[in-house]
Amino acid sequence: MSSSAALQQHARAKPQRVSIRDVAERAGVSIATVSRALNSGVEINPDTRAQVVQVARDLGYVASARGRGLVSGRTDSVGVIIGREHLPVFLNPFYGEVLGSIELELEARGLNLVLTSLKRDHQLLAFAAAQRVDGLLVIGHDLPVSTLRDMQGHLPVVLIDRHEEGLSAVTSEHRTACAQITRHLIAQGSTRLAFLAEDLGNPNFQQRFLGFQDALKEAGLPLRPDWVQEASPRLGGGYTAITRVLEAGDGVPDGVVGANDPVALEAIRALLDAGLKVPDNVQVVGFDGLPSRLHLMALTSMQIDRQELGRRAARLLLETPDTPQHLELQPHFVKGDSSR
Amino acid sequence: MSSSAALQQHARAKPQRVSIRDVAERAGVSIATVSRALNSGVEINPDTRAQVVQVARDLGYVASARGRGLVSGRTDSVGVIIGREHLPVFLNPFYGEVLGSIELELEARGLNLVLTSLKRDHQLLAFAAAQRVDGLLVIGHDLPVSTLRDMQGHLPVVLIDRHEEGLSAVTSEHRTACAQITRHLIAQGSTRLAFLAEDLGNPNFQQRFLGFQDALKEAGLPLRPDWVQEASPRLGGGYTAITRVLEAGDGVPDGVVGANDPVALEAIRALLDAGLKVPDNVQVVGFDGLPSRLHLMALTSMQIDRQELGRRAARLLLETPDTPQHLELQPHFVKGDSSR
DNA sequence: CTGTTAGCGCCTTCAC
DNA sequence: GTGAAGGCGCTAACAG
Repeated sequence: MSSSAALQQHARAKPQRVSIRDVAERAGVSIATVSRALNSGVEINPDTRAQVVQVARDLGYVASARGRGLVSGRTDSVGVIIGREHLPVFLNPFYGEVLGSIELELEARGLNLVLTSLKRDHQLLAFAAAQRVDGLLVIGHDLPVSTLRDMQGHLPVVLIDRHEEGLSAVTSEHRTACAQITRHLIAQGSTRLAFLAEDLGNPNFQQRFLGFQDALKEAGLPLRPDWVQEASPRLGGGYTAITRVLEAGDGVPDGVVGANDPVALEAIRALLDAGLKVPDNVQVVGFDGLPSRLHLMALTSMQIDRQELGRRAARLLLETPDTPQHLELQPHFVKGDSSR
Repeated sequence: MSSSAALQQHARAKPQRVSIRDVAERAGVSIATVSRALNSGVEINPDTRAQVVQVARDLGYVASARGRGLVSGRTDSVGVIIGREHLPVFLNPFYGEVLGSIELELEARGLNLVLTSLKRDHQLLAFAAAQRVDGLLVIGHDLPVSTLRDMQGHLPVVLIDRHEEGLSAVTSEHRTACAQITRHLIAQGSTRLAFLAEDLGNPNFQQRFLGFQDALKEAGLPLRPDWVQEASPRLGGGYTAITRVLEAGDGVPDGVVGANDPVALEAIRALLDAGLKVPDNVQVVGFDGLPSRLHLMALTSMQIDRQELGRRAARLLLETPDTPQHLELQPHFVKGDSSR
């Protein structure tokens, strides 16, 4: 921490902030009156109030969040934790949009947003225990349940995109949604289907995979083990994953389900590079429904309302912090140019 | 604020947090000793310390950030303000990456990140005055200089991607960089050049436009007014902008400079839709150098080191909060598939 | 080395 | 309707 010493010194060195005492003195009243006048709770002589308000404005007085927090027991801020698995967080706009809608909800209530994505378990615990925030929104899967529960011992917690017993959560439905989009591929003539997921250990992706299998089964189509590929970034993502499918020796699939949009887009790039046409030779679909303005092509996908995800989570946290609830949102089908 | 009443109640209703007094009592020492033992500053009997540390651990004690902040005068957190012009902030990964590198710097020093992008001027002032953070990092251009200066009266401020007299800033060089990439187009045979920018009023884009003109002038090429188009999202972005160029009646450009990558990519989409080939018929370049994995094509662009932008800004804030400094980073040329 | 005491800035009883 | 006083949780200065 030595290198932030300068900033800390600065804080001390700053010319005295104007405190409630300064206002009181200048207005010729007690600090209690200033507090009352400004926080407009109790009844108070309108003239006195006007006077105090005026002086406060002149002096540029704003109550210290620290002092106020100490007595109120609140911080007026909410923490948002984004799992490290999503780093760099903002390369996938998914969580960025969730974050944006959360901020909207908080700001509307005068609450501040404390963002963190790098803390380890014990740091998160300390963060929660130090009461830096009044509540916590947790996005992503890489925290142990035990840590989540421990944190909930300190303050209200709402999970986003993940569900655990006894904790509030807002999630999307994955299984039937993925079955739905797989059926679309099948209805449009695909019979040789591949499935790619960033991480097959992720419960959400597992659900999507189950949905994929449901649709295959319904249609009496085979599940080819070689055509289920992990597309983690460290393995080269969707590009390498689909390349492995092509090289598996089973021929070329005519339908690809990417467990999320980035993977599907990377796969499309690889297919095009391999001289195939999308969607003519191979149809490809994704999952998430990211905005496609800049993308390779408009993807057929299951769109998740990311705004709603953040909004509902924030409201759960703010309005019913003590009642564990689970909301599940249903994604909806969006037809793009990557399928017929 | 009525709707966040629940969360606030919750905070009060929680079972008593364990305070320094609890630890002191249980350990049979005074609260001062607990403080000393835990903050490991002064000399203290190792046994006493061990004992206190043990009790603190048993009780799950973590010093309240509020109480500590009140006496230290610090908050151990830094605010990051992202201009509203960039909303939805995270659809352009540019600022997301800056934010990521800022978080890295802060986290390494045990500082928290308070994010805000929706506050209006007076709310920002109040935020700064309430001393919710020890310093401020400001990304973007839509705040009046006066507001910035007022905020600096309360705490150290560092601007990112913008420079104002008397305030610390980390920016990128735009003019010669844009001239450089325009020269590239010209060197590769383009003579009929168009320029598209999200917002021609933005000083950074203006500098890029100047660089574009510098390069034209050097090469003795004309600047066609109709081929300089605003590509703001509300006007339909780069897609509509280049469409207006095509419809201007001056024929088809053979080179397009987008003032940032998204605009260039949108333009490429429109050009392809119009039956043109990129880069064969028209070369297109962008500016920013965003990761292109999912994009329409790998863009030739001037890459800005976004990590460095955030990192340097954070360090300026943390290490020399009282010395206004201006750092300018030089973007570097990256060849993609959108130019020859 | 450790305990006592005095605030940090504010809100909130409790008197007046 | 307003002032005085206490205390939120903690650190730091001062005794011992």
